[in-house]
Amino acid sequence: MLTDLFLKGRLRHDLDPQERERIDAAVAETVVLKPRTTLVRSGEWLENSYYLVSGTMLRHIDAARGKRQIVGLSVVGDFVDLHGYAMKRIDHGVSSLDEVTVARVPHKAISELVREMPHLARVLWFSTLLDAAMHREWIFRLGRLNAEGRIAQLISELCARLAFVNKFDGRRLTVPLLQSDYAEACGISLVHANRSFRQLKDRGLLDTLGDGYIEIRDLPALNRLSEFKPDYLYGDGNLQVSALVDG
Amino acid sequence: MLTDLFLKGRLRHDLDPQERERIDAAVAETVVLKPRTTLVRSGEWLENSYYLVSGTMLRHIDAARGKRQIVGLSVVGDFVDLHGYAMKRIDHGVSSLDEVTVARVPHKAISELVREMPHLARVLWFSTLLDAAMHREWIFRLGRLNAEGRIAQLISELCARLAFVNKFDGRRLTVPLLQSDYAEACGISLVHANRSFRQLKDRGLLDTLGDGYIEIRDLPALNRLSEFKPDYLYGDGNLQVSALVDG
DNA sequence: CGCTGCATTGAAATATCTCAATCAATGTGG
DNA sequence: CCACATTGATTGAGATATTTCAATGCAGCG
Repeated sequence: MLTDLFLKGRLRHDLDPQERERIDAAVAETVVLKPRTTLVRSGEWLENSYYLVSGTMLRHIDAARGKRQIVGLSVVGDFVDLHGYAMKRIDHGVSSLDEVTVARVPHKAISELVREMPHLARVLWFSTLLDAAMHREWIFRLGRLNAEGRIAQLISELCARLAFVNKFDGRRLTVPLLQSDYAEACGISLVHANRSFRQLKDRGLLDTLGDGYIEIRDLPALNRLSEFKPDYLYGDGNLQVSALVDG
Repeated sequence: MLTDLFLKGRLRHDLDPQERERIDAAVAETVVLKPRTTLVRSGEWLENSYYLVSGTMLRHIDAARGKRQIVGLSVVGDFVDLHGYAMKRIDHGVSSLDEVTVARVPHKAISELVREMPHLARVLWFSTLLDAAMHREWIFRLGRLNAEGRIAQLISELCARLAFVNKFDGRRLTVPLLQSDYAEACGISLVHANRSFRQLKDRGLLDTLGDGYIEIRDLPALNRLSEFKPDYLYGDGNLQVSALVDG
């Protein structure tokens, strides 16, 4: 089913079968994007939102003089631009990292879903709140950690999120983020990112395998170094959407 | 009316009179907090959310060794911890900056509101999406601007948001953010914040008046320096909640 | 007067950036 | 198979930005 992983990284329990069917039915088509392809451009008026069926996407703010800041990652199961449904315009671009498959869901269809299924409406709201919480982690990372810690935290977050959708085996990070991507996500230069990776390697926390792949050698140490708490945001079960249902 | 400015900085049109009445009725009590007082602590289980009737509040992540990162500001009219309604726990603390008045709204009451008034539910969702968009601006600021630019952008954002709730006269910023607050929000040291303020003064962009008050001398230049676009996020009218209603 | 909180300054230590190369792996055309 | 271009990773060295530590200034206030 297309929606097997729908919001899986964001809910702490499964959706109702009827809800899943409705969501599946709301998909107008699926689209395959080549790596490094832009799906949504900043400022565009939107009539669809896209659900990520496979692959990884980057969300980024582009600025003057080629400067680019990555503001978030989307993994399998995420609705990559759901906020575009409510905002109609989006303040940043969304691009594929590797080859991705996305499911197009027209806003009209979402409107029907949320009108007819209040519980699902809340689930969708909830999933956008998780984005905001992750953004706050990023703000913390950029404001308070040095280059090494920032990279460590990004890796920690990725491991936690991928583990949640069963895409992490505990060793190899299957997300081909290049060092230049880490640099753009962590607010540091490419050269400095490279040197920070060297430090992390020298400490025995990870190995780089080339082409953006990484082997994790000591995840707890990475979490510690980056003050990352894989706690209630990234799924130890405390955070239940059900809380929201009876709230 | 307590809700005169309810979400005013976040909506681009007024609420329906009936909606306002319901919101007003949902307020259990109002509470006055002294400056620098914590309203909500990170990790607490919540049964209420608070609407900010007057004053300014800080949202912050506290970390090891006294490190603190301010992750957002709340101004009059904002629902400071609405996401706590859906998440039940909050990933950061919320504290008053100056003396503030907040209106306590029990989550039970919010549940009724959103059940009975779907339009209002969407408005509330929308307002949390604006938080996320502002967070992304902060990520950009911390990742891509130097100390001077970061301070300039924070000031630019404040001016735009305060102007939107008619709390900015174009000259004096009435928010008593200390230089140490700017430092904690911009991810720089206090000393460096001070030096950056000196540069901004020397360029003729602003004056400091002591105790956290600032006189704006050249807002367009501040916007330019910080690549701040007071565009659709901060209220040029393009961003309509109405888009969300008929969507 | 002597606090206390905030702003300011100097000087040395670090972190990070920029520029400019080099290297290794891979793919492509002849 | 070789020559060459391309992409991503790596390194060195000097320039800049930022932090840290330690003082000082300055105002309000009991």
